[in-house]
Amino acid sequence: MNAKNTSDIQKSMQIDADDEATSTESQFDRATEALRTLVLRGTFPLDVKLPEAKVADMLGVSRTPTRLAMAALERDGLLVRLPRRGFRVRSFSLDEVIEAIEVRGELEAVAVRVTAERKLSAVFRERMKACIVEAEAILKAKHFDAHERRAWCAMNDEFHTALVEACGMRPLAFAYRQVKLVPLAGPRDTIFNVAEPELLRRQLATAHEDHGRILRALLDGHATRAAALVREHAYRSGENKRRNFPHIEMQTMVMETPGVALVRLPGVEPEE
Amino acid sequence: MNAKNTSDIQKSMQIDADDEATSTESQFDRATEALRTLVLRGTFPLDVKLPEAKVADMLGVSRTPTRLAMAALERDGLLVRLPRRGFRVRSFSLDEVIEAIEVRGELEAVAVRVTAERKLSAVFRERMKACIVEAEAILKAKHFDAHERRAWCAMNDEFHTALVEACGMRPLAFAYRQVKLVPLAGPRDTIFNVAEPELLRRQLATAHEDHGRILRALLDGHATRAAALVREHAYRSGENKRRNFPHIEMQTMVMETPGVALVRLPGVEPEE
DNA sequence: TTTTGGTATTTTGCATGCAATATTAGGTTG
DNA sequence: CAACCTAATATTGCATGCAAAATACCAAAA
Repeated sequence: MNAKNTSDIQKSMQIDADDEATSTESQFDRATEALRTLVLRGTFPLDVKLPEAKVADMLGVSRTPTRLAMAALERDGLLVRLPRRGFRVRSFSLDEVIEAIEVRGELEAVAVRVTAERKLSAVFRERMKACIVEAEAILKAKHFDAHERRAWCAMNDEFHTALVEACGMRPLAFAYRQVKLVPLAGPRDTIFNVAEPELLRRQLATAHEDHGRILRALLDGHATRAAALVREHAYRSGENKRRNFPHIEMQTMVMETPGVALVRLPGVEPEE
Repeated sequence: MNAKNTSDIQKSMQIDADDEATSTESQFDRATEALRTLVLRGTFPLDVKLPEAKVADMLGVSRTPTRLAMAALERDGLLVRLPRRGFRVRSFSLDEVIEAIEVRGELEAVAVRVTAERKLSAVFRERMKACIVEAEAILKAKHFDAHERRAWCAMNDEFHTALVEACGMRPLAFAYRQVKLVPLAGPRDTIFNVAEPELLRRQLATAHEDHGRILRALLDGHATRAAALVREHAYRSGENKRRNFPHIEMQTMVMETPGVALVRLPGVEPEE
């Protein structure tokens, strides 16, 4: 049964990402990521109890690593623990998502201010430049198909991650990672409003311009300007999220943008 | 054995704080907090492997809740997981502590800006006023003995917590809680430089004044000023930490200010 | 029909045993 | 005496069994 379990999980992991160097990974690690993916994709009903035996079964591991995984996701804020009754999946309001993006922007702003006041190291400069080049390539495409969308998300995440890591403040990076755990709040969670192609293109183009300006401000050592640009960039991102979120074609987007499934439509409140 | 275990843990918990309403608490909860206390007090050597059987024995529970607790503390950043070799206690540089305080200050600054732009609710206004009254009482004392120090830490934590909670942004409060987990970085972790009484009094008096000014700026709706005051308050706190940290009389302070034991003296690096 | 009480079933939380891996000790050889 | 290999030991990670608590079920009474 052990063999079967392992293959089950590995299969489910292969669906979404990297399965390299699994030798150091424990069942717990795999179970955590597998469960995270399931939760973010909306596999479970929101705000109702999530029986741990069912999850263990689904993941194909025993209850021990499952419990570990659920505890981990609780600390990520995705699950809520009910004292003696297990866990439930937490839902998020769109407002909360946007607040998270605002906080994320503030942290990024601190990072760029600090970086600009010192000096941007060559490594990070190159990482960010590469992102900008990549973005230009993506924007040249006629349509934003799944491939382009995926590339954009990866590029955006990389740019913002570099932005934060460049300042070298461990506690800042730590907090940043936490804030990104709110569904849809990370730079990877772009919502592509395919219903309005010209709006979509404008949004992406603006973001691309922002990136360029931010990098230049960094290189010029304009700390305050860079911070302001980053704040505005985040604000725009929040606006876009509010605008684009209701227009999602669920079927496509739920698979493509993990976390969409956890966000309630405006006005809808959780029962309890 | 079960009865013995429980009493062991409860005893160790009683040392430091509240043991009310334990009925909903699990072994895991108690184990986590007990272990956190042990770690922060420097019970274990830094940066070397921490065998889980030893810990389980110490906490008086079996390895299952111990493992849960260690995983929890890993996510708090206090422990580091070595792939197939368990956990080790992480040490922190003083610089990292100060960076964490800076980030904390930035988050508080966002909170007060948002709060001031809206309006400070009566509940929080009263909470903060109460802190200020309390601080005045403490500052009247001739000496800052254990009792006063304890009261000051509680007051300070309460004030800063109220500051952040007042803005009502869940993701912000979440990030804030994370940053506070860095040893010595929280508002509760004041270091009292008893070797220099007049310096100590000046530091506390200044902090008290800061609090008053911050509250007034909030009430007046001066968002930018309030944010600036909070930033400066945090900066001062970092400065004080750097100044006071080397002067600690370890024996007293390690017990009184949890986390001191995890911070390396400037210049000392972890082996590995 | 709704409420109450009591029982059966499910589920959680924990301790433990076992297999796989890592660590240490001891001994052998260059 | 150091380097290396091998055997013994300790430790981790996981599955599982069991007791306690929570939940569901159902019947009887208001």
